[in-house]
Amino acid sequence: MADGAKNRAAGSVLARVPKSTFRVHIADGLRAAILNGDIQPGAQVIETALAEQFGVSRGPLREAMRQLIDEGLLVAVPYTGTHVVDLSVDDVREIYSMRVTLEVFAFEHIWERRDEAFRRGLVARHDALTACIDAQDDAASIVAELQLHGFVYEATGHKLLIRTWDSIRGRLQLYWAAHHRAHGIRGPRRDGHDRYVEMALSDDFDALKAEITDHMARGGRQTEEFLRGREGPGAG
Amino acid sequence: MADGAKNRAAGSVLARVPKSTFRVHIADGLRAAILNGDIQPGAQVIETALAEQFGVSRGPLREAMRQLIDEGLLVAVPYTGTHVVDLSVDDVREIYSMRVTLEVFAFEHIWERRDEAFRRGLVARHDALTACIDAQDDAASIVAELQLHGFVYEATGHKLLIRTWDSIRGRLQLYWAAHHRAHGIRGPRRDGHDRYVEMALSDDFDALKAEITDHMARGGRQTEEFLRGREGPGAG
DNA sequence: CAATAATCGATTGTTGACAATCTGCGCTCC
DNA sequence: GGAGCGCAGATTGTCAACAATCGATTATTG
Repeated sequence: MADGAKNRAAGSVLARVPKSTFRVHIADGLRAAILNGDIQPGAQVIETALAEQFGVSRGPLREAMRQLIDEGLLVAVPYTGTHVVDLSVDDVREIYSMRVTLEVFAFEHIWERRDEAFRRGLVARHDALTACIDAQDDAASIVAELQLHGFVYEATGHKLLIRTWDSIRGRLQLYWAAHHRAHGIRGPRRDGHDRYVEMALSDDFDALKAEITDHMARGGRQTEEFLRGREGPGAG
Repeated sequence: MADGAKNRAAGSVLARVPKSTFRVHIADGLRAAILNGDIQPGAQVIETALAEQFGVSRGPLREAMRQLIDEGLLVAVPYTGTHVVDLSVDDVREIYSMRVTLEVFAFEHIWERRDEAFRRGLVARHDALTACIDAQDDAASIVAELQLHGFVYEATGHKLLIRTWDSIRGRLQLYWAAHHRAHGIRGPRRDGHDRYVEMALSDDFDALKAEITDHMARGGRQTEEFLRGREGPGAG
């Protein structure tokens, strides 16, 4: 999306933000509410109720909901209702298998262009994640881990890849948040990312590839253990 | 103009699919108009004009346009206007590079499960494509080629992968259609797909991988030759 | 004549009301 | 007492009017 075309509002952070439209603001708020667990997976989302809560009419709210449907966070049935997606075991397995492919693809793109800025950026985000884990701040660690991986995608400059990652990230975050609420501790273990970053900065691409595959496999195993009990909510 | 909603209640019984809503119908029609070239890349798309043309109000039309924006066919600037995307050289290069990754991933998934139904389906679609090429029906060959590749994605049963392919397919078709209108002959050469299908049914995965990479590289070269002259429309 | 401010047309963003459809519940009828 | 029918409530789909914003054109001023 071309949002940086004209950037003249450099310093004016006044009450009025003319470029902003209700749709994006509401989409952000609703997305946050879902990912935060205020609206739990499977729960129904009613337009009229939300519209009143947000203080807008149904028009912009509908468009925001459409966007979240496209992001895979909501699912709607015409004339009937809209619900927060409840991911099944297969859904999460798909997410993790896709992540292996996308992330290896990302590193293929930047492998020869891993300059000092990239290395520093990656280490900085790894340090931030480690700090969150050590502080046992699960909510923050979710965001930190997404930012670590997101940094890799951004570094490629591959707009289509970044767009694809965006479409997956929401669902991944939805699952992590649910996992966190159910288990208390989520689970990005420190040593796992230590190895990941080490390989990402090494000169052995095959080793990194193996590490990514293993990294996702571990995440996938956690997933299945977690979701087994609830047995096929059948989202999508 | 406003009688669209009232006409549907009359007469015909069986033909009506109750689940259908204006949004999807309009999205289909508008998408077809864009991919068909009735609305050319770079052209502005005005809500009020289209709404009248489709015989609906701006509400459903807006939602259909939002969907096409998400599919990457339109790009909108708040309060200003919406235009058909005009792909740049980099955009198309990204599409082709992404296709290599996704399609290899797809074959990884189905490699051990290529049963007789898959083989027959693939050959059937290849025959259909070949027929279109021999008949020099470029428009049909575009659809046929998309169906050939789409069949592979569908065979995986990987919903997330299929969804990702869907998000790319529209832009790919947009480019192919523009290429076709400009060059007359588009370019899915027969021998290229012969090799592709042969490898897809073989037992040599690495050979298929190489063929896919080469297949896309050829498409990419055509692209650059075609788009070079127009120099950076800078869509996105 | 050049630079800046005011204005106007065009387009999208937003709203509240109305219509169509689905789902669940009670009712009749056998 | 069970099966089918019809009604009512709830929810989404659709519409036409109104408001906000942008881009360009024109008027103004030094």
